[in-house]
Amino acid sequence: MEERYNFKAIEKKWQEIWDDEKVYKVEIDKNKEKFYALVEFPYPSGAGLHVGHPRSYTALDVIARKKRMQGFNVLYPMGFDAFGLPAENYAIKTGVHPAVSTKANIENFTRQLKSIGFSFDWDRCINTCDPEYYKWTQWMFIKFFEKGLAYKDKIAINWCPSCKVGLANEEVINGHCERCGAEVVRKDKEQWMIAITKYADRLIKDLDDLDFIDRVKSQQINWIGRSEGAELDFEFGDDKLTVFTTRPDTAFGVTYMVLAPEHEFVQKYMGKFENQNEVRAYVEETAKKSDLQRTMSDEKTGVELRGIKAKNPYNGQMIPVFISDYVLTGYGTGAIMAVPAHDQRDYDFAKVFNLPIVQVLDGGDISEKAWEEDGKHINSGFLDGLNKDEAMRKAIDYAVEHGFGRAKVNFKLRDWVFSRQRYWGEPIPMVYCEKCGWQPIPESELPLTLPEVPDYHPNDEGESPLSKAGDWLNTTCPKCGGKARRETDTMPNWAGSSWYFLRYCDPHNDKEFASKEALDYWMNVDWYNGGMEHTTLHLLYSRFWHKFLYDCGYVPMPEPYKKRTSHGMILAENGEKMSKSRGNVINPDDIIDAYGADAFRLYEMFMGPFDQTAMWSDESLMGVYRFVGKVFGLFKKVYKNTKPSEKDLRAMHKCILEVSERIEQMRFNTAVSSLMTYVNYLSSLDKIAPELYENLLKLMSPFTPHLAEEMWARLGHDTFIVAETWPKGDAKLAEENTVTLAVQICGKMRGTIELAKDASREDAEKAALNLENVKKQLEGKEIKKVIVVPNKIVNIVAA
RNA sequence: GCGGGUGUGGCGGAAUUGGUAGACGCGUCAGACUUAGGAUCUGAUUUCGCAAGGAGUGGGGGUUCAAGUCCCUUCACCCGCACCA
Repeated sequence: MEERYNFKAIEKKWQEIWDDEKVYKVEIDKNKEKFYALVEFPYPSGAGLHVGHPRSYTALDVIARKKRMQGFNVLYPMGFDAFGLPAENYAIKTGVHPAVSTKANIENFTRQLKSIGFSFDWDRCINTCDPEYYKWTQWMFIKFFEKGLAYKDKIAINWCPSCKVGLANEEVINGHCERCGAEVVRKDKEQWMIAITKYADRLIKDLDDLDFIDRVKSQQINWIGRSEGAELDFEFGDDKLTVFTTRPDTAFGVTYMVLAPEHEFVQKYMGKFENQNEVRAYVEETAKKSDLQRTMSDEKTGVELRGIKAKNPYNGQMIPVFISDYVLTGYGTGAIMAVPAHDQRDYDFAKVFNLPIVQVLDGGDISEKAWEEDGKHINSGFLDGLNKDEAMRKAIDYAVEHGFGRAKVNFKLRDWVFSRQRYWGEPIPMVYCEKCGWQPIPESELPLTLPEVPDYHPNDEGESPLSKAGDWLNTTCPKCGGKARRETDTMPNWAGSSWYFLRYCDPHNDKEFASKEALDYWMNVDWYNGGMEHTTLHLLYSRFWHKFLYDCGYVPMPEPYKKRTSHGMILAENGEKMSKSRGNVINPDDIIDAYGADAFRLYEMFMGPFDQTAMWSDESLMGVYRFVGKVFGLFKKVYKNTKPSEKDLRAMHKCILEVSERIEQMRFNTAVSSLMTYVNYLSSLDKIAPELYENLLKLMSPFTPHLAEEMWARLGHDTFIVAETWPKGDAKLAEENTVTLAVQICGKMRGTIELAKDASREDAEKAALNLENVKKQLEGKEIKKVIVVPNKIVNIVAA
C-alpha cells in the first residue's frame, strides 16, 4: 500500500515544532539587512477568519519567507484591531462584556492563523484594546491636543439615527451608514476633531516618492481633492462676501451669486431681506434634508435674497444674490460667484431663475449648454483676447493689486471627526473644567482605562454609554485642582490602527511607544499589503498620524510605508459577495480540514492575478491539492547517486529564475504554474537527482512550508528548510541550446524550424525556404523580402 | 460627470522590447490499472473542416513584413468619488 500524504499529521507536527523552537522570532541584528513586511491586522469578529484574510497574509508570508531565505532579517508581525462596534452590539444583545467576547475571538483567530502556518513572530502580537497598547494611543491624542491639532467643535456631523453615533465622511456610503445602512442625517454636535487638513498638501506631495500602486495614489489624491484658484471679495452690505473660484478668469461673466443656506450672512442680514419668510422657509427646508436628499435632486432650487445686491469688483456691476442648496457650506467659503455661461451647474440654475448668461470665453454654443473648455476671452475688459491660463494669472494679479483677492488652494478633505458615542473604544483622555476648559489628563494617569457601565446603550441624546459610568466621570482638573468631568466619547476605530506598525517594532516597551533604536532599525515598513477599501481611511489616517509624530520628533522618517500593494476581493463561486445572509461564506477551517493548509495557501495564490477580484472554486482547489500530492509522490523517485542531466538543470534553473522573479512581482499565480511545469518535468524522469528535488522544495517552501519542511527532513537534513538559502538561478544554464523558429509567409504560420541558438540569418533563411510546406506555398510566387529575427521568426514576404 | 480598472477557449487564466495566441490548472472525452475511489496514470481538448486550409483575443478603423500587445474610435462591465465652484 503506497503512502498517501497525511497533511493533517504533518502540518500539525511542523506547526508545533516551529512554535516551540520560535523559528520565526526576530530581534534587531545590525549585521543583517532588515525587511519589514506588513499586512493589515484583522478585527477579531465572532465569525472568525474569512477566506479573504489569508489572500493578503499568504502573499506577504510568501514574500517574507523568500526574503528570510535570501538572508534578510525579516519582521512579519500580526496583531488585532480589537476595538469595534460588533463586540459592543453583541454586548447589548447578550450582556457579555466586550472584553470577554473579544478575548475569545482573538483566541479563535490566533488558532486559525496558526493553522495556516504563517511565519508571524507571535511574540510581537499586539492588541489595540489592551490598556498597555491604548495607553500610547491616548498619549498620542494628548500630543495632538498639545500641538493644537485636536480641538472640540460644534459641527454638523453625519449622524446615524439607528446606531446613534456620529460618523466620519469616510464611513458614509451614498448617504447611508456604512454599518447598519440607515440613512444618515445631519446633526449639530460637539465633537473632537483632528486637523488632518493641515497636512493635506503634504499627503499629496509626498506620494511622489512612494512606491504605491497607482490606483491607491490616484484615489488618495482624488479624495484629498486639491484645487487651485483664488478667493475674491465681493461687496455685500457692510461686509465682504468672499468666494472661492477655480476660474477667476471668468469673473466678467458673473451674473449672480449664491450662498449656502447655512452661510452666516443669511442670518446676519435676515432683517434686510424683503422676502424674509421665503428665505427662512428655504433655510429650514434644507436643514431638514439629509445629505442624500440634497444631492439626489437634479433640479436646482433656491431663493433670491431680495433687497440686497453684491458688487462685482472687476466691473462694478451690481448682481443679485441667491441661496441654494447646491452650494455646500463645508467647501470653500460656502459662497460662489456664478458664471452660467461657463459652468453647467450655474447654467442650470440660471435657466430655472431666468438669469442672464454672459459668455466671456469664445467657443461652444451657450444656447445649448455651458462652455467649460478653453478659448479666447471676450466681453472681459483687460482679459480680452487671452486664453484661459494667461487670463487666470492676470485676473489674480489684478485682484491682488486692487486688494480684493488672492490666490488660494482648497481641499475637499475635511478634518477628522474623532469622537464616537460608543463604549468599546479608547477613552479620550480629556477632562472638562468650568474654569480651565478642556485639559488633558497627566501622563502619569495613562492609561485611562474603560470603566464598567450598567449597560452599553447610548442614551437618547446620543451620549456615549460612558455617561452612565457614575464616579468615573468625576475627577479633578489637572490644572487648577477644581472639579472636573471626564470626556465620555471614545475614539474611532481608526485610532489604534493609525500607529500599530510602530508598536510591532518594540511591542513590550512600557517606557515609550517604541524605542528610538527599534524604530531606527525596523522602520520604514518595506512592503505593506492591504485592501483598497482602506485607501481613504486607515491608509490616509495612518500616513497623517505618522507625519505628525515625525514633526514632533518621535519617528525618524516622514512616511511610514515605502511600498503599498493591494489584493483583489474573493467572491463566492457564483460571483456574489460572500456574506452570512447569503449563506455562501467559505470557512478556512473546513478547507484546511479537507485539503490541508498547504493546498489552501497554494490555492489562494493560484486562483488568479493577485490584484484582481477572484471567484472561489472548490474544483480548482482540487487541482492544487493534487499538485501537493504529486510533489510528495516524487520523493520515491529521488535517488542519492543520480546526477542531473543538462536538460534537468535547464528545467531547474528556468524554474528558479521564474519563481524568484514572479514572487517579487506578486504574480503568484504564474509562479505556481512555473512550479507545476517543473514538477511535470520531474514526473517524466525515471530517477530524480537530489539536487533537483531539493531546489524544488526550497522554491515551494514559501507557498507550502509544511510539505517542504517534511520532505526536506525525509531527505535526511536536520536543518529547517525555512532557514535554508534561497537558490540562485543561472540564466546561462537555463538557456536552451536549440531554438524553434516560426516560419511565416506573409505573416501566416507555415511551419517551424529547429536551429542552433544564435544561428545566422542566412542559415535560418535557408532552412525556412527548405521546408516542404514553404516550397509548396511559394509555388508560382515571387519572394519580395525575407525578414529574419534571430531565435524568433522567419517571415517570407511573397506575392 | 470625474478618477481608476477590466474585456482572450466550456471555466480560472498565460503570453519580455510588437515575433508560433491559449502556458498552468479546472472541466470534458477516450484509454489503462484495476475494480467501485471525488483515487492514480496515459492521451486528446479554441473553433469550422474528412483534409488541404480558413477564422479567431468586446466592435470598427489604422500603423507594420508581423498587432492580444502600438495609435484612433466605439461598446460593455467593475471599483472609488460625486452639485467640491
